Amino acid sequence: MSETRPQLSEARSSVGARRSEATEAAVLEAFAALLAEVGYPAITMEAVARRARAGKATVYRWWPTKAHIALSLISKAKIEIPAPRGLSLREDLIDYMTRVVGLWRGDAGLPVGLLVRHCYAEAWSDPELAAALQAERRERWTMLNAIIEAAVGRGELPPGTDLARAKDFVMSWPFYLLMTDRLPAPDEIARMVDDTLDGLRAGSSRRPSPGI
Amino acid sequence: MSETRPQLSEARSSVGARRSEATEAAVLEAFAALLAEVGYPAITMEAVARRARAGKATVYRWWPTKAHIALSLISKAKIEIPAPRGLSLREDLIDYMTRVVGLWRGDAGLPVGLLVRHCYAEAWSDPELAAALQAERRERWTMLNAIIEAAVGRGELPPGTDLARAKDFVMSWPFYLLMTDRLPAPDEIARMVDDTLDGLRAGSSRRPSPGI
Amino acid sequence: MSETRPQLSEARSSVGARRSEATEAAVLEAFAALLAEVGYPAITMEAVARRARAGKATVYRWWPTKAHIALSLISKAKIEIPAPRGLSLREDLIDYMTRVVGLWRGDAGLPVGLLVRHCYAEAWSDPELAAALQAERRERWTMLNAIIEAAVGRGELPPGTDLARAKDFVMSWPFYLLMTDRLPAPDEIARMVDDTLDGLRAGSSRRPSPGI
Amino acid sequence: MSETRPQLSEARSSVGARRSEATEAAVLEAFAALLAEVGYPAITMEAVARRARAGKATVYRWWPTKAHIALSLISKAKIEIPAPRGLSLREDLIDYMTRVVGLWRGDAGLPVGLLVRHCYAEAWSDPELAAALQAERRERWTMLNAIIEAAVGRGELPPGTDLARAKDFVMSWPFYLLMTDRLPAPDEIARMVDDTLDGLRAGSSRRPSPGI
DNA sequence: TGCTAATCGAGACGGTACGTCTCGTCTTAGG
DNA sequence: CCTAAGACGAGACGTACCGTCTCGATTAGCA
Repeated sequence: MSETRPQLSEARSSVGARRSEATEAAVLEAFAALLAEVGYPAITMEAVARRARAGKATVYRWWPTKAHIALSLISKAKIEIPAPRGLSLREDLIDYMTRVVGLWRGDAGLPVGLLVRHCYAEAWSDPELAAALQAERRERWTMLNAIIEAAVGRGELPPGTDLARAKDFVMSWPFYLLMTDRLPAPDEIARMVDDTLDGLRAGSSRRPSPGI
Repeated sequence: MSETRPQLSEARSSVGARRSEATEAAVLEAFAALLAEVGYPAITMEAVARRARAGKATVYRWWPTKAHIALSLISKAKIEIPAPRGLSLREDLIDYMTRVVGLWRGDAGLPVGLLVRHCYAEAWSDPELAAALQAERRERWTMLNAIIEAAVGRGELPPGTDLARAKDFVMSWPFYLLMTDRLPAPDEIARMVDDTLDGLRAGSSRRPSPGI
Repeated sequence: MSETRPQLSEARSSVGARRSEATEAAVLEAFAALLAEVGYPAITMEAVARRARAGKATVYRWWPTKAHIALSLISKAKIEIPAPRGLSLREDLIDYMTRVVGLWRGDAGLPVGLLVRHCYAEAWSDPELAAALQAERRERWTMLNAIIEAAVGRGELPPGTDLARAKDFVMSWPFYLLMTDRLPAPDEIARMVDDTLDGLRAGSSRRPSPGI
Repeated sequence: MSETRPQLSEARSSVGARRSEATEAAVLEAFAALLAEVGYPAITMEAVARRARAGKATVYRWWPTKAHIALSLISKAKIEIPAPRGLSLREDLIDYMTRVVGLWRGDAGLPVGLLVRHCYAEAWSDPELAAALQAERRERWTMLNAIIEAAVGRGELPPGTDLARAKDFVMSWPFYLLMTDRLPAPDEIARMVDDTLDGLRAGSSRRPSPGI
């Protein structure tokens, strides 16, 4: 993960050449391009290095695994999700989900959902990757936290609301839809949020789900 | 001269040897053994064939991909889940979830959840595999259908309950927990079901979730 | 070799179906066709059986090796070389060499020289094949024997001429040209024979050769 | 972003690792060992790589075919044949043939004749290999050239002797004996040369041969 | 006419080599 | 010291062929 790699602009005591930022960018770019062209499973470190005109040893030095390159891309993509506007719970959630689902679908030019799906699979047997994903989730939930706490503050949710449960509840459905390849289109986001809110507030079985 | 040989283009009647069931069993066994020993990503078709004492061509003849072998194992494991006992919705769901989660955890000797997780990841780029997984889900939901319809019949759920939404709702949380590596222990199943039921019936935010 | 295979018209004590001559012909035909299409090294027993619409077991039953099929073809081709006309030594040899070189070049529809070359190579490590080739040489030399003995009878060669050496001498050059891919065209045969005759007459009655 | 990185299409100056001479030697050694143990046809690229503890890709990088490895061995063996001593034609030829036949028989530790036989067979369908063999012949004939020209200079052969024909003539017999598995023993070399000389002297200055 | 072998086609099987590819490491030379 | 290039040992990939083995269907002499 990028957290464990030396800071790019950090003061260094050792002599010698510095890490090439141009190379790092070229590698990420090459990975994204290959992702679009051949799909995640067909991406190889070899091809990434070739495409980026980088030496294989250079790639391996900074990213031990292709999942780590994927995580670098996910991290880079994440920071482009702006904070919620603080409106009603429903509107904040629609805003938030629209952005998250859009990010997953690839609206930012990168199908982040695809990367997430593969990273979750590989994380099963790679504890370091699993920890990175948990951190990623925690970060995402920080923003959800703000949304839900604001809703509690506005009285839209009862004061004793369990934040952890609420966040799980809100995310479990989109995540399930992501994994089963049924991510909602932009005009279906509101319905997905409403379904979620039903359950979150005092849920019922009133409206139909997207179905399988 | 071959023109003088009889019936060259006639419909053939001879058939050749049949598929060996012993070999099929050996391959599935070998896959399960390797899964336990080296983990899913490290399994290779080569090693499966070697371990099963089967020819590589034989393995490829019947399973084009290691994910397909995993699916064969999942299917074989599925049929060991018995039908619900038809008690209350809560108890039926606890029964059902206990078995599903147990199956996923590997109580049947095979960590089916692990296989499911990897199959979902690979299905992203393999439509045939995706279809097989959808069929698998549909089959699992058949049993959920019975449970929910029985609950509607008993008046535990309103008559107009949308079955598809209810099933999605019930499965999304366990699935999410599976993917995020937080499958509940046997004594936590009841709580997970209660959380689900809250949302399913007219849910509120009464009880805390397992948390991250 | 065909000599080791059961005689087709031999008296049989057991009952049952007989060897299919149509199949034998189809196999030889398929081999010849593949020889022309893909070249000797690329011929496989599998392809021969497929092409002949014969079962692999049937092919293996009668020809243990593809070199044995080649030998069957060589033997079939050989019998079409007629006996010499008994003219002068020079003319008999030109006649004979024209036919042999023509046979090798493929004038009979089958590039026998190509088969011979490969059989000689494989015979290095297959004693049975080597014996068959020696028999094939001996048969060819029987005809040469007649030519040379007639020449001795007509006084064209001295009475004490060593037949074995003479035959070796006559065949070594065309064979060398075959192996080095320089088989003479029809109008160059006479010159080749003349070159041979110079040496044959000069050294003919001197010393016995190593023999066959 | 890669556009901003310097000198992408410029002529490269860095070079990468060089070919490993140790590996080349190990491969040739492994091939020779396998030749002695299992025979030429049973040698596989796989086994050569395994035996040489080399990667298969490394072997294929430098030798596209096992015949090419054989040629490397032949070439390495060739350079150990010393120049003729310039005595009489007969003695020079006996010297030369003794060495050539000895080389073929394997006196240098490697049965070169066996390799030659198989290379000639495979060269039928591999033009590149055929060219390499022709080059090998031409090199061998350079030495024969010297022997024959010296004989012409000493008056042992007529001044107009056709060198190409003479060389063909001298080599055709030993070659034939090699191919028919009757390579002469050391004490039979003189007789073989004498037989050859009979023809060589009689027909020497008559007509040009087909040439190499 | 029915029985009994032998032979046939087809093709699945356990093996194994093919030639290619990627892995992750190491070497080389330039900056 | 970092970099691009690329050779290296290792070994999996998916295909093809090896030679053996069932499978039924077919064929022909013997009962």
